[in-house]
Amino acid sequence: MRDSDIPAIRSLELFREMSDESFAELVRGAYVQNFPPNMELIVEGDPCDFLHIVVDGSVELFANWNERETAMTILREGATFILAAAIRDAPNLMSARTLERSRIIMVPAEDVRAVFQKDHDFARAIVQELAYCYRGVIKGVKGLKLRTSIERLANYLLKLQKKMGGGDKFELPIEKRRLASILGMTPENLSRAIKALRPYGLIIDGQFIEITKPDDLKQLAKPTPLIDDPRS
Amino acid sequence: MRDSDIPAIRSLELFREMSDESFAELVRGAYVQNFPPNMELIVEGDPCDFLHIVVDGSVELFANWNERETAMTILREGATFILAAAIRDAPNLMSARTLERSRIIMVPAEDVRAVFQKDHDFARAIVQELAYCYRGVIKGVKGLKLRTSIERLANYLLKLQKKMGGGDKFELPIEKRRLASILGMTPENLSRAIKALRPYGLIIDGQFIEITKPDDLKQLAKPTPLIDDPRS
DNA sequence: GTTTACGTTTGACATATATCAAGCCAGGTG
DNA sequence: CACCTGGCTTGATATATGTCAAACGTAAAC
Repeated sequence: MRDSDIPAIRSLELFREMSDESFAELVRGAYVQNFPPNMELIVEGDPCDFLHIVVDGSVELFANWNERETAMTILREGATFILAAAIRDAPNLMSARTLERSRIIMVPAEDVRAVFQKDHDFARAIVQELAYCYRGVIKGVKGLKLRTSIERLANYLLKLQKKMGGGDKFELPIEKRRLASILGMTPENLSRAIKALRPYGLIIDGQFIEITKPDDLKQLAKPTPLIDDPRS
Repeated sequence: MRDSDIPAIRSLELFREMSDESFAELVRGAYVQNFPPNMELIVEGDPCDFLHIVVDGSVELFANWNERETAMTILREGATFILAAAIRDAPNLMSARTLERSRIIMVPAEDVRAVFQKDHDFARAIVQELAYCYRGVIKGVKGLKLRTSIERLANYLLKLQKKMGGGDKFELPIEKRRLASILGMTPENLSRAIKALRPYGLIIDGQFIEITKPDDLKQLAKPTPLIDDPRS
């Protein structure tokens, strides 16, 4: 692993509080790899050998059943996966693939478990991270079960707008077919949902998004921190 | 709290490994209460003041948005909620109500956080519990996004059959309208889904369930440990 | 520059699921 | 025992969402 990668990892919430000694132990066995786009990093059902950290690029977590596939989430710089499986030494519940050229750190799950047993600050950081992830998934389920696909789209866009700085105009960071899958619909339906939001001041041309009537869109989306605030 | 309640709690995975001292500290501030059926214990959005433990009875976790409501899960003896909110000192994402007369232990969230900081065995147990819960929710999302409501019902019944000992005949432990909500459908639709499974050897009369052609049902349900095995 | 591949959009249609209204049934209550 | 309540079921209908096929556009590949 490049020395230049180390400070970035060390500054992640998960590794910030742990002792230098424990951190060194994790880094020792870890390695970094550059992957091309569309590379399968993990297959669901396989044992979890590594904790992965996205240094650069983006990774899609997805799942299959009975010839069907769905995207679970998309991860970017600083995100870790798959922590829960690594900790429990359990099979992966999701597969992972790169979406673009990505730089990934892989820490042997065994090392993670060993350091987790020894370093109590690390254990505490893992608790915070897991609780955070858990709450994220719960919010996702609430969105899926309580909202229609148009409402999910509207809320996704408002969330994205905030993340992108809050301006009227911003760009969609992922392909529409993946967004559709994340939101639990087909690409065709996403197209129609976008059209359905035109009266609410939504203009989408390719990857370019403009929200001309944010209040109207919000009135339809009814965002709530209990579903839509990633922090909290 | 009754002394007779203590051994049962102590034997839960979450509290089994911690020091006597830490356990005593948790128990000191905790109290037990008996609640009538249909009592709201927690309202979503409220700050999380207590970690709850179900000693006896059953509790439904549910969520609301925009006049709609959905059941998230149903908890029984030995289950804890809401751990993630207590640990992060964050607002509850779900509401909770008793379904029957229930006995609940309430541990002040502050005490949980304090002991969690001090007792490393407790922190480790919390990690295991959170990772377990996280994986449970992920399985739920996979079911929701990858399966039709009939498939979800079929898998629920097979899982229930296993839990009830594996015989052809067993009883539904919850009301159908709640099951419908858990599975993400309306009560009317659950009725129709049950009828749709008759050709697969499913007989349901009131709370009584009989599976006469388990192989046929399994062929439709296609259960997989990566969605349907609560352990793993 | 042309070609090709692939994601997107559109329309027509099929299916899944929700809604509404009515009737049914069982369990609890007077 | 009869009554009532609330959950369950059923049928008719509406809506949401998925499927299939074709056309379109754009960006990478030759």
